[in-house]
Amino acid sequence: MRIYCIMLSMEYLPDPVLEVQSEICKALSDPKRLAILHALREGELSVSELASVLGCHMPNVSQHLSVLRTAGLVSSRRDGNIAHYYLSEPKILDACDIIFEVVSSSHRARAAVIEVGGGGR
Amino acid sequence: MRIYCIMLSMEYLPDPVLEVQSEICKALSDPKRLAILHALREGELSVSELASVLGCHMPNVSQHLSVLRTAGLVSSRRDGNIAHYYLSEPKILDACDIIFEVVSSSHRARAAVIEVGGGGR
DNA sequence: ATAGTGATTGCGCACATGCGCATATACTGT
DNA sequence: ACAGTATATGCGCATGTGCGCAATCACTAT
Repeated sequence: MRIYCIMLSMEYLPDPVLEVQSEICKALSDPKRLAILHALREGELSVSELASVLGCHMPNVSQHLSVLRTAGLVSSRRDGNIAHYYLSEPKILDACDIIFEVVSSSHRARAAVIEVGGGGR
Repeated sequence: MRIYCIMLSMEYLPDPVLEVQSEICKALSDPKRLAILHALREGELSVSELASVLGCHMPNVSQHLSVLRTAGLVSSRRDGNIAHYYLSEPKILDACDIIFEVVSSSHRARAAVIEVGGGGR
């Protein structure tokens, strides 16, 4: 005889899933990492290209890429001594877009979208 | 004469938006907070109800709710000395659903969904 | 081989985060 | 007023995170 356990409590989603889900959100919870994902939306980029886009040092970018790779959001393809990174889960950007909508629709927008000067880097 | 600055770099999204966006993701980057949001999906709940759902102490829940409230994801309505919390941005759960899809569609699922025994609390 | 470039890794520091615990606040009922 | 319940807040500790810096690895080209 086999017992199948059906979740009847309000915590119907088991913890391990939320655990993994929170890992992904943790990977998304940094402005630079979000910028990396948005930059990769257009296509693959090398680490140094990403570094110049983000305006920070390469080791720093590499660490952020490592976080994203561990979360399974990006992958890399080596061509010579250049590592080309690309989105392994493009769908995740849909989630980012929704969050962006929430940000811009709520009062939190704070005229952040329209910034003349000082915004580019 | 007025100068309108159009972002031509690949970092077309200015930093402040990514900053706010990352704050929201940071609020989502904890299993308990995700569980709170999922529990509130059905309707509003008090802090003690959430505490029993999550199986942790009330001050802990209160702190997590404070994080979610600061991120603008939940709001509270006081009725007597009971605080009823509810989702102030239900749309954010759509983002969570997408992340859930990414989790379950990828190899990371790890049979986490089907867990007989030991999953309930 | 040797120098040079792209990328990764390890280290240390400042800072943030989650938690348990104790305490404080707010409201209810006797 | 006073005990009791429901939340919130402050404190301290263990742990995690982002960053700069230096060193290392991987590959290329002279």
